[in-house]
Amino acid sequence: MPELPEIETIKRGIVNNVGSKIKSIEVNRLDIIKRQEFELDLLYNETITGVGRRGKYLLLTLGEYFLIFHLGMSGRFYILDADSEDNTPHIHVIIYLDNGNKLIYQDTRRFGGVFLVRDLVKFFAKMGVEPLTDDFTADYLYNITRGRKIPIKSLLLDQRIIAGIGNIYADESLFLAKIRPDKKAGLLTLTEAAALSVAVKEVLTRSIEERGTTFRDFRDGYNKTGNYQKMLKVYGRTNESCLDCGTSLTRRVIGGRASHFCPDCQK
DNA sequence: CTGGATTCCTGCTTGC
DNA sequence: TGCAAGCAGGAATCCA
Repeated sequence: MPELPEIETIKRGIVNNVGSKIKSIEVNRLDIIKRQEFELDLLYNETITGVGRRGKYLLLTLGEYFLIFHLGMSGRFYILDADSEDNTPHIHVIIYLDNGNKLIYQDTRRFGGVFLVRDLVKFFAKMGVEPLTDDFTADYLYNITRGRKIPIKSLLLDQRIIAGIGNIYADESLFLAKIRPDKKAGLLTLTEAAALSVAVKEVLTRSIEERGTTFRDFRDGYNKTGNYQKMLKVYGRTNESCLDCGTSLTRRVIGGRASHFCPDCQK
């Protein structure tokens, strides 16, 4: 499940293609384009002026145009030599560059999509704060949780509030902050909100350092796995021992999502 | 407005 | 052994 650290890892892996021009774009499935504010042909011969990330979205900037990718839960985005053969199933978009590379967008389950955007501000208008910026503070988290009855985990996953956290990092952050995922958001104290905001930053930062988590599907820009799965303390460790206290870890569906936590450490 | 359920999709895992 | 059912989940959408 590509979340913020995985998209950031991909972004860093493809940044060396900035400055090259798009020769052509091959779209194998039209319905993978979820939004189209301009014709794809307009990008031919345009230069990639930047690569970026907002939440879980990967951005290619081409002057005034933006080519945006969301990887859903099984999507991949990687670089190959333009003339190399790639028979991977479910390749939906191939971007041929004038530097001899091609960029591949592949997504088995097609929960992701491609967005051809001109009005970037409007496109991201409803997106929440970036958790690794100074906008994401204890006060912000505390204030936004007031009066909310949903589980704190559901709130962490709400992209309109915080951008980029998915199921894995929500569970890991809550464990680090010693807060149960099913605790009502409105019941968090300021101290807990502070611990959680710090924990989110810590977990995401460490994962980026480890080039993301490969639970099953994730690959970086060079189709290599990440390493953070080795550091996971609760996610996917149902019935294994808590690394802090030894108690058997619990798995429970919260807000429709499989959730993992320590029933002793997390209050 | 809030919160919960539903839907999309494919492939791996589970159980009979 | 083989096959069908179960499960996974980001985010839009719908409904109460």
